[in-house]
Amino acid sequence: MDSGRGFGSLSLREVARCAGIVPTGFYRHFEDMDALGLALVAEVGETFRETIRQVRHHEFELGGVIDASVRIFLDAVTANRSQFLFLAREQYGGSLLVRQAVGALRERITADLVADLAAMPKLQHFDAPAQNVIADLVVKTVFATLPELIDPPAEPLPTHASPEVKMIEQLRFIFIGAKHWQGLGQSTR
Amino acid sequence: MDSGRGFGSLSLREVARCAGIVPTGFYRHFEDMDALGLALVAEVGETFRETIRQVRHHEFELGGVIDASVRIFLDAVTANRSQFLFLAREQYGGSLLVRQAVGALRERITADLVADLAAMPKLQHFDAPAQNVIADLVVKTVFATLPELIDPPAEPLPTHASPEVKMIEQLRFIFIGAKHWQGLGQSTR
DNA sequence: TTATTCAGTCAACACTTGTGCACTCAAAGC
DNA sequence: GCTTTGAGTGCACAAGTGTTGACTGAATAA
Repeated sequence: MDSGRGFGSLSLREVARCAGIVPTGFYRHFEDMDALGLALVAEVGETFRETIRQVRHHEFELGGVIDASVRIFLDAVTANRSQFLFLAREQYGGSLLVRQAVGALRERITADLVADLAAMPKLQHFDAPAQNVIADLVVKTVFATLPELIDPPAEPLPTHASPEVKMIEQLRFIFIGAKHWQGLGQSTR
Repeated sequence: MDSGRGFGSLSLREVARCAGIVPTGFYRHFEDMDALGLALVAEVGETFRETIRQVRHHEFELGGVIDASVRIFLDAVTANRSQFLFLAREQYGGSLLVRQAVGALRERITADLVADLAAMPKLQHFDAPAQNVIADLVVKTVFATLPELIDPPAEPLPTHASPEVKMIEQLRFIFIGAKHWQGLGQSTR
């Protein structure tokens, strides 16, 4: 997959060859290619949630919460590049089973984030559904940024548009918006 | 692809069979499967930009700008479901060539949006790079929402979490954040 | 020591795949 | 009316595919 292929286009024989075993040996470890896919989702899901746990424990340190969180997250991504590459590529492109598994993972992460947001004093004026919408937006932003973080930078960026800086600013926009949100009656009419 | 497969896992023979012609007949129309992919990106790109043009012309009507824009966009998605299904699935999962084409399309759309944002009186206090970051966030949100709009709803949603309402609220958060943004010195520390 | 499980192998099966080549035949242009 | 083109066909090939069943040898458990 490093060379741009999707998981769904990999053949069982390719995987076996790449693992240095004979095709039939694959079945000693997984029943299916689908089973492999689910295992990979579970794996990246574990490191993802572990990363979130780290973020949660560091949130009392000095410096902006968002800045620190993004830095921890980006470190985890580069430390487990192949796992997040799989996640980025297969979140919408994978087979039905894989896609459902990724969706479930995403929902768990969103639910965790809702719990964290509910504890933030600045966001107390939201009811549960509104907090869910915010958490969904944050998770959506993070997941949608994954490909930029993983694919080679192509041409050197102008540093002020580095993934880290951009991600921080975008999350900040979201939270500033949440802080100044004034209820459903408010609109941009 | 309607049944969950990715474009990259489709064989030339499948496509030909589905089109009702013999495998070799495929070459009368496209040199490659890659060429087909690029043609599809071009197609959905055209309807995407056409939709944006519609949004731009309706922006003087009564009602919230965001509400009207989202409604027009969602109508276009359901009217051209298969095209946007391709876009949603292949934006990160496709072959290298397809992915680059989608990236280029996305950059054109972002650039157009930057031009539109620059004309909005409420966002005059941003320099060019900041406007770019906002536009990038909006486009990212729209693209990342595509799969929810296209995949079957699974279980009936609680209406207040319909894709339309959710998308409107999320875009509103972003723009409220932009309105209250006070420059790079501001942070959430 | 003996029995069992684990991870690997080999050979074979019936398919499917991409592609080259030579062919047909209706429509369009002159 | 003749010719050129566009879009389709049939045949053939070598290569790759998922999966089966029977086998081997090492590590582990009894």
